[in-house]
Amino acid sequence: MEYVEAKEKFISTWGSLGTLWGINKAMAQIQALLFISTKPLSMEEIMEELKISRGNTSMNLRQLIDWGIVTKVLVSGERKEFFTTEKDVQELARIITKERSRREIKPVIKVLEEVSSINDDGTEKTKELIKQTKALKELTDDLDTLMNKLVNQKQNWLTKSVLKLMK
Amino acid sequence: MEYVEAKEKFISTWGSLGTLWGINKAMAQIQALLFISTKPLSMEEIMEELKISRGNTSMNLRQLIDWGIVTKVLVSGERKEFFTTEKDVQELARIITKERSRREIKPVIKVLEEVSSINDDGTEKTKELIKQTKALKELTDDLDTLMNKLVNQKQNWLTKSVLKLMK
DNA sequence: ATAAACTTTCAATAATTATTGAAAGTTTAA
DNA sequence: TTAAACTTTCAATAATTATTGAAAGTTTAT
Repeated sequence: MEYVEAKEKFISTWGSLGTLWGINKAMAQIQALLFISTKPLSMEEIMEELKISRGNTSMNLRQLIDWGIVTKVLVSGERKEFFTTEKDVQELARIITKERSRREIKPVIKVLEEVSSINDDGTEKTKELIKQTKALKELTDDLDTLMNKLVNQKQNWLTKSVLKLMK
Repeated sequence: MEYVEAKEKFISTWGSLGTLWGINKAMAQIQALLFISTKPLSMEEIMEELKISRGNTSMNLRQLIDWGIVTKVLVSGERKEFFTTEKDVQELARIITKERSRREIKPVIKVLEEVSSINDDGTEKTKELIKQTKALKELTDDLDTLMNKLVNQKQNWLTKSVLKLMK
């Protein structure tokens, strides 16, 4: 396998992984492309490489910027905008974990709290609903806390944590 | 909020969460319904409660069984089949983590390995592709290992792990 | 062996989600 | 100011994914 094939394989794999995880294909592919690029790319270059429209590129770049994964960079002497992604995988994992927690996990915890704190009318089904949603709430909360803890230990948090847990 | 409202809120929240994570709505809702049910349910009852068709119920139950989250149970004196889901949240998390690792993470690691081990022709872009996909491969591998470690510590692994990491 | 009770399959259709492209909007240089 | 260079917006359309329902398949009781 040589460069072009490897590059395409990486971009398309990353794209379908995104789809599987509720991130849209174009968004994941743009990030993948920037991730292996040696320099910031313009919208034109991204469109060209991925064969997607200007509108699509613009919208998905905006989302990536919203997530804090991609940033605009100014290239001196150039009028148009250029984009790069965070290149450090640990930092990338940090950003994604935090954003997912904020956008997805926290709201679910809130609903689980509401549901699990309804009035106990003494019936079996109400007791079961309360018990199970409470258990789910606690698990979700613990996992969220764990992930945030992991991710907030700077430098090599992952390796350190793995080692810690292996003891 | 009383029982029926709370139940519906739980089921629909769980359903949309599923969608967000690449699991389809009906599948997530069936699991949610079984999760708070005090007894195994028949296909008829599931269809009725969630207002979905027989075909849809059948297909999604099969998928849940494939995942190992739902099991058929025989109710004596009854001809039709009944279904329950794993009721213990920690066990549920174990099953889901293992299956996601097997179905999603491992195949990605394989691709990243292939891509990162292409021949280094000395060009900057090849070096970058190798470097970045290797870093991603290592991160993914570490995360996968960590999750599997976490999940394989029986009893209260999560709480224990959180406490360990807080030190 | 037959028929009733039940489940699965799958082509057709509906619902959802992503993508395009051209018009409108913005910024910069002269 | 104006016009060229660029980006954003969004209605229309395409692509994908989920759902239905009826026919085919299976199991069990008699």
